Amino acid sequence: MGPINRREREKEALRIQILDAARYLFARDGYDAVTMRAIAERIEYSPRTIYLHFHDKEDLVRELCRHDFQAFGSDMAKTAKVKDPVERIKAIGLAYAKFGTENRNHYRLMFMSDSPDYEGKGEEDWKGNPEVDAYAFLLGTVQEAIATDRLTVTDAEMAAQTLWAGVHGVIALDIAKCNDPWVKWRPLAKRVKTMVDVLVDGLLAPEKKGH
Amino acid sequence: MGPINRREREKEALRIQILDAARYLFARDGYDAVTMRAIAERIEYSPRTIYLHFHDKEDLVRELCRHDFQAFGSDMAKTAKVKDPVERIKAIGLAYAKFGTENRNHYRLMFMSDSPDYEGKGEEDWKGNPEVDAYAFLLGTVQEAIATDRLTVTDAEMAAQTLWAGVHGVIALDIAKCNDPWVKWRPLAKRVKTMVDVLVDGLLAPEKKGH
DNA sequence: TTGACAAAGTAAACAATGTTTACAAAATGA
DNA sequence: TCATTTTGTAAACATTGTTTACTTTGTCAA
Repeated sequence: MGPINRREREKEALRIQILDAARYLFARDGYDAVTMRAIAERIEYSPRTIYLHFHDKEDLVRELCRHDFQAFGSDMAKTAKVKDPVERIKAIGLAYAKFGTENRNHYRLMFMSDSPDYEGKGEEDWKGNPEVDAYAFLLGTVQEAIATDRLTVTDAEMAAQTLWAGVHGVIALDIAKCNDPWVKWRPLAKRVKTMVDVLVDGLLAPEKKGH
Repeated sequence: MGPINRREREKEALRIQILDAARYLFARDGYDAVTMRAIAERIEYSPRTIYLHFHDKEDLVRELCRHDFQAFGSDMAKTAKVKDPVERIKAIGLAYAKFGTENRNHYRLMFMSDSPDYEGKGEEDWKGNPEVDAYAFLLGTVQEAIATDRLTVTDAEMAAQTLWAGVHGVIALDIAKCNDPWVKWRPLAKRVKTMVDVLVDGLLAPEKKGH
């Protein structure tokens, strides 16, 4: 336990200070409000110091979100305890929406902004990414449901993508449009529940022919 | 037809030149790529000149999109020719998705970015906005469908918001995530069609009880 | 103890952005 | 012809992310 350890601890502490300041600004005011100078001011260091701990702003924000991403993945995974695959699909949808509702700015960054460029990156770069795991988990659940002959849609990827898109639509639209005055918005929680129920009913329903 | 008219025409021509340059950059590279300097360079004027025609960048982009917004509204309205309200709901969904697909950057601005602040603005400020009209049109169609006893959901606003959110989800997710490599994306058109069918089936289906 | 060295930090600058100020040129019309 | 209005520009300002060049500070071997 020499001074090197102390310095390492101090360095780690400052890193956490930076992240805390950034998190505060990010959660309160969104991505654009997180200026390097604003963070620096909050922690009373010069802007340059941040760059000793993070390569650039994107790096910082990615780090900032990692914790909440983990929470996202673990929220999704918790629904595994629901045995019936159709009910589990609903549970996943609700858990997904809950995350989006409670982490609006994170959600915006994860699912409403351009993805980082995966061009030329191998699997190792996104394996273990909770986003990936969550999709894989949903996909597996849909496959289970199909295996029990409960869905009329037999393309599991298609069904999973439809479920994802539907719930995403509710959250994303709320984030972008909740202040539009010409729509009599129903409560968000009800919209989520309706979406999940309608989608699952639609996937379960005997196919309507002749359209 | 004195010189005043000529000057007015010249001014209008330059305004259009600015819009054309901006439209080109916007459609090709998105909002952030439309820098005032880039536009100025394209039309070979100084940046300041743009401000003689538009109050600021937001004003310019709003003007830039107005034409395509009209197209949006008219695309939606065209589906009025479909007589059966349930079929019309589907037609609206497809037309909506078509617009989003063919005007990705416009769509992003309209539905995936923060709305302009309507705080304190009265109806006159958003009446005639195609967005508003389109929602009202969808809502009316849903009400028709409910009136013919075809839907199990009897809250028209709720049904309309669910339909909107579902199709929005497909488009928005595609815009933000189409390059994610871990999802075997089905073709966009098929995802749209599946979403519309599943939603309508779900809204038509006899309600599943006991969930 | 001291002096070299590495780590941590800063001030100032750079480049890009939207926007404005202060000025010049040009067209208009009395 | 000449004052006025319109149209335009160059240069600057303020804000961003980021970097360069420098200073300070702590560590530790000689």
